[in-house]
Amino acid sequence: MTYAIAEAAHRSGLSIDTLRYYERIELIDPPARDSGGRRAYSDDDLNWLAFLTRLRTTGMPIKLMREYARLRHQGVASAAPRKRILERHREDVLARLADLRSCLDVLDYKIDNYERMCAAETTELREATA
Amino acid sequence: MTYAIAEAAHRSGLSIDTLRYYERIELIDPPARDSGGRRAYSDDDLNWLAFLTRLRTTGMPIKLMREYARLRHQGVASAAPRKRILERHREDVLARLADLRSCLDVLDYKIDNYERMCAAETTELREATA
DNA sequence: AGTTGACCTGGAGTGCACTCCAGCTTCTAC
DNA sequence: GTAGAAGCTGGAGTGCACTCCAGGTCAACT
Repeated sequence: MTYAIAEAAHRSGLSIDTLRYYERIELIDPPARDSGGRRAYSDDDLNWLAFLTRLRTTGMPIKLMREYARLRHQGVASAAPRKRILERHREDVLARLADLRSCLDVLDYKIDNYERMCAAETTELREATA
Repeated sequence: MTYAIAEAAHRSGLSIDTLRYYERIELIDPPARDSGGRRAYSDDDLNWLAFLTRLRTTGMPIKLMREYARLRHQGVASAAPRKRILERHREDVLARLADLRSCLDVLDYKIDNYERMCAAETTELREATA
């Protein structure tokens, strides 16, 4: 099964331009081409894209993704360094999760304050117009 | 208590340049100045900076922070719209937390795979050299 | 009085991750 | 056989959030 670029974009959640951009910067391998010279993405291509978008979602910079992609080409021999990249990245993600959660607490606290402020105001208003 | 810009930078975790930048774009009010025309940040200034950095950590774009800062100047009257901004942002943060967690699962899965790959390789090596 | 270091201003430059564009080709449908 | 949609290329442009710089001021120490 192969997919035209529009379909690949749709399935990966990336834009057509971004797919071509990722190819240019060697984040993905040039996909096969159909008889008319158009890109024909394979399921493997899409799987790799899906993984890349996860890395992106977790905030991995493109440079590091490229490094990872480069290692992938070396096959099994590069399993160890690839693992190291993912492990380090995992730590980053965990740290960010913790940060996010603690900021969320502050946000909740603030919202709660506004809640009370608005409630107080409403009460005042009711009393004033009573 | 007031703080020179270097101290304010240190305490807020922002760079000196970023502090001046935030002032230029009206994210923070111009702090007081000492006799020599140098910025003298107050505790209030630092508290506001601390909150801004939380918003930043949670990925709020500067534009929205500016909007929030603008509303703040209108005092109590703007409590409701400010609350709305924080509530919407809270939803964003929750969504990102969920995304991050699900991506983390994929990451864990991949790392686990590499774990097995490396273990298998080691075993092979041991067998080959035995 | 002179040197050093922190700070000042306005403006230019940077890095990242796309995003858009002009001008061209190729398939599909009528 | 022609119109329109989808895709192609190389290169330029965008938005965001800083970051850096030149050239100057000010205060404190020696």
